[in-house]
Amino acid sequence: MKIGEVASRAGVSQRMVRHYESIGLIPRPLRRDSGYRDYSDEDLHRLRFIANARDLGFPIEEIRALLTLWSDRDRSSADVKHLALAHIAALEDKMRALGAMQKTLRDLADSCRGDSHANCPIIEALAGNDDSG
Amino acid sequence: MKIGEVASRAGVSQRMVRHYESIGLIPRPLRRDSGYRDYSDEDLHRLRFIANARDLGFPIEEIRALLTLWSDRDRSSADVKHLALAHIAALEDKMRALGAMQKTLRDLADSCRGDSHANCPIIEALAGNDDSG
DNA sequence: CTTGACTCTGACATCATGTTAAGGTGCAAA
DNA sequence: TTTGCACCTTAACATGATGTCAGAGTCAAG
Repeated sequence: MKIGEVASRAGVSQRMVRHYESIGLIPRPLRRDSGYRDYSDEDLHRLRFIANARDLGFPIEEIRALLTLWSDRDRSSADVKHLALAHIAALEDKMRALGAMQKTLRDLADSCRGDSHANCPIIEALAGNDDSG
Repeated sequence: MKIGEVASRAGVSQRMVRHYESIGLIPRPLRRDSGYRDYSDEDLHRLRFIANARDLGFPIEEIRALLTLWSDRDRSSADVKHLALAHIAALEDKMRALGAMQKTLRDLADSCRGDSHANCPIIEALAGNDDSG
């Protein structure tokens, strides 16, 4: 199948199919006489795997590792779980960071009247005019 | 003061000081005969404002808007609060997305024994072998 | 044959930041 | 004075994942 079909069936853009090829995440497909890429069902399966991992937020290099584990019959489930747990921890770190930002800003917003007057604790906090205490 | 001092005092890298200048977030500073940039206390204050906003996760264009509001005596606190609330909502959207990923992956990891055997629900889910039901 | 949908490559843009290279400046010690 | 080090300059390339655009070639249907 051509790139448009494999891309839509895998749920990724044609741009990303070519990109994954360029960074070696998927093998270079056969080419027709026209030069068009020609994909197999196995290529499609591999792209879907990548799309699923990407949807779970795995970065490219971890997806590369997961693909290796996928095709490695000798790997243990512990190897996979280890990668997954590390990614869960990374997700939690990001959530904590965002949560801290959100809480700080929420507190500032709560203390701002948000009316027609100019006085605004949010701007003052950003400017470093520490009003605490 | 020179760029090294203003940068360390504002808590940003020299690289970012030059970058903020190049995108018009801070004014072009005076230059010494040597060509060195020469910053005022006001420049430092502005950089600190930017650093604070950045620490709260505001993207550059929102920081640009906040800087405008900061120097606008006629703006209402409602204008500032509106921007802050929009950013809080954006942060919450990101947290929700990360939380969904984390939950999915957590469930998969919980169902994976993580031992020396090859069988692994995590890899199977990524490969699209739907085990639900 | 024309038209339109598809494909090709290559390049530029995003966002915030780091790094590196090659060179100029300035100050202090030898 | 010369040497040396810390600092500054610009410019360019890199990240990660993706979009978009331009200019050209392919193909199938009308």
